[in-house]
Amino acid sequence: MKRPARLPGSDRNDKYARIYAVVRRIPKGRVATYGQVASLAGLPRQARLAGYALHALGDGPVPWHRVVGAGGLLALGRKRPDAAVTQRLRLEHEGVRFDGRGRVDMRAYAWSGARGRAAGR
DNA sequence: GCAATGACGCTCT
DNA sequence: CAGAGCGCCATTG
Repeated sequence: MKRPARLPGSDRNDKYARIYAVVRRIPKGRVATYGQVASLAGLPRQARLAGYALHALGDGPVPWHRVVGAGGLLALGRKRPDAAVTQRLRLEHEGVRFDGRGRVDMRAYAWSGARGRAAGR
């Protein structure tokens, strides 16, 4: 499919919905980066939008805590340190280990985005 | 319609 | 390895 450039009807709702859909597909115990989610959502180069959507999401059925910044670094710590703590707690609760600097071990938890098969190698 | 900001990403120092 | 700066597109005022 060519990925409809612009779907009539909804605008941002549909765009955000895609991001939410991608985040929701992230398996437990795994994490994805904003760029990864944005790309899978059909918005390449728009990592900021992915985060923007998640921020607007606030509370919902979307495990936003599974979305981290590039390199496994918590992007929230930049301007929302309080939320970063919550995210870290939730990830640890799912079995994700953080290294001594509050970074996620992407080598082990980086989600490929592929369905079914995990990244592993 | 224009300007500023933003849960980011990558490169350079 | 760590820190800082610039660029990307979209949303909001």
